Amino acid sequence: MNSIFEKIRSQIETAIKNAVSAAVTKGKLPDIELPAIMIEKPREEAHGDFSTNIAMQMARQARKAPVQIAHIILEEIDYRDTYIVRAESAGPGFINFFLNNDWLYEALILIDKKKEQYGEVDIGRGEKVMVEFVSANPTGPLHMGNARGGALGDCIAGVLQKSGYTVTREFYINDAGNQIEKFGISLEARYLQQIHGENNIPFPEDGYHGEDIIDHVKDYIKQYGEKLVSVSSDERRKVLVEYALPKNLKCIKDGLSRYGIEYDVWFRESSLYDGEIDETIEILKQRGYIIEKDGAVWLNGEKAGLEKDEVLIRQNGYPTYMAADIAYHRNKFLKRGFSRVINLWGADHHGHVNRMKAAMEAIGIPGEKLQIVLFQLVRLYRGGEIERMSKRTGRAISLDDLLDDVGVDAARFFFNMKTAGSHLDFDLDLAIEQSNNNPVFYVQYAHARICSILRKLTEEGVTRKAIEDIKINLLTQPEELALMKKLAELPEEVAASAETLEPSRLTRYVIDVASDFHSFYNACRVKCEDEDLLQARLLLVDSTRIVIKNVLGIIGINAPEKM
RNA sequence: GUGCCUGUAGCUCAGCAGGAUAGAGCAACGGCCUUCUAAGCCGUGGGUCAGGGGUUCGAAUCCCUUCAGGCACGCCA
Repeated sequence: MNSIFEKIRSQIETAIKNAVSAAVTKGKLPDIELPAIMIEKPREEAHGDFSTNIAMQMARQARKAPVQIAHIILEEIDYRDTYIVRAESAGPGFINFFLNNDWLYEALILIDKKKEQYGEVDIGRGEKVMVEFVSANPTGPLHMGNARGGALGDCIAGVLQKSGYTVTREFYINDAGNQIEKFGISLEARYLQQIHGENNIPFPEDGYHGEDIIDHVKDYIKQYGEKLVSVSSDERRKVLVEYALPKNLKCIKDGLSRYGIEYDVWFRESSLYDGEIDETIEILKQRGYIIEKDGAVWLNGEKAGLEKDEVLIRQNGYPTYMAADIAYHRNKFLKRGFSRVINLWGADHHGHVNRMKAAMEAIGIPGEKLQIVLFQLVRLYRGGEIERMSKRTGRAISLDDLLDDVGVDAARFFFNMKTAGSHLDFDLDLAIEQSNNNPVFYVQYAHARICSILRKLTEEGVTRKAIEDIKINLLTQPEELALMKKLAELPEEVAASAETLEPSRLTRYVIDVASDFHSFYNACRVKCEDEDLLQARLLLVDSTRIVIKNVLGIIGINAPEKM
């Protein structure tokens, strides 16, 4: 049993089931199939620690008023040997349960026992899951979209790991196909412009206009001179791409590494061109999903359940991005045996979601095994104004610029504060503000404060006793109870984050923990006269420290011991 | 035009396998430091859950519709 909550839920569930069947035996209730018992935490304290709406759910089938059913259940309910001390019906038919504090004390014991493993759950049972994220084109620097996708993807992966999944973090390198072609053309044009003058060489309309392309060719010329003028265009592009691509890739790797992201696999799109794309097309053909028209190879949209047909192999014989992507996902599922694949995409790719799911079905893989987390793009604010360009370089703000400005902790924290689907306004001023306005500092401060208390007590020669010797039940103040209750929630917060693929709820959770701690800190002194109480509070703050540290670890930010 | 996403307090956002009086932070206002870090705490005010229908004992949550904003509809990725 990982979570005290599981234990409580199962106690309540059992009590209700037994009560219902007792009532049925006595003829008080008709023998109907019991709906799934939902147990929730009421918002209002007066409504108990836990409540269930089972009486209301049974009402229709049982042909009795909810309140009446609730009363019948309460007549029969037996909660000896549980945490429950009182149960009562309320409102339209809720049954509210009031617990004694033992479960909170047990939560502290559990935290003390599991330490840095506290919060881990095993809903994944080792299932092999891949999280593919960022996968930025290696044709330029990382931008804000990549920054958000990176923070989200890394945290989703982290949360899944803590939930018992075997997780692989993967970056898909788009080092083939059209965009590399365009990259080459762009580099070539800039190269020739450097040598023959900007006005004498046209720059292609659909090329990459970024300054970084010019930087690359300048660097190249500095190092190798103008010898590419005399070779063929094909050769020129090839050499320039081979020069610039690894540099870009290194930039991406370094940037992400600085951001705290380490991948297990860097997968090259080009590796699919050795046959896997052809194999994939062949399978689609055998399964009857291919049509040929206008000199190209198409995925049959009607058969696949899509609005229109999609080109897979162009007239010129080159596969499209989609063809490569289908082959890539076939590789993930069939060649490497992932049973679930999670991709993080910017919202501008949402049109691709159904296409890919349909394509998976077409090659015989259930579409729901591919999960796409779409995230909305980011707007940066500074001084209340939208910020588009870096003041320093005059270019679009890159991940590196962001990290220079606000640091890794603030960036990762902010990107994980809101759900992926929400538009995100990133306030650059707030992120570097050292005040209670800034939630990153608020949480880190709570951790540092605890460490300071522990440090001070250690200096004064106070050491914590073994857990068995601590009278935890001295913790009875409202602020102590609220804090313990919050700490007890971690395992199920982790599980819920994993199930919904929304790590942002953990970020909000840890803000709550910090808040409950600060309230406790103001209401209760750890260093107090009563030796036993001191020991109990020492355990409580140390447990709080562990919880904050564990969550910050998942989000991937520091838990400073001093501030 | 078609499809997808979003719309909740002044601002930024939670809540949305239907449940009790819709929450938090910030901003505003008023308090709290001779005691473990005031980067903190306590309190007050603030809402037509975009509008309108419908389903239900019960709707911010589900369905329909209108409006507003964003995005996608390429032999781009």
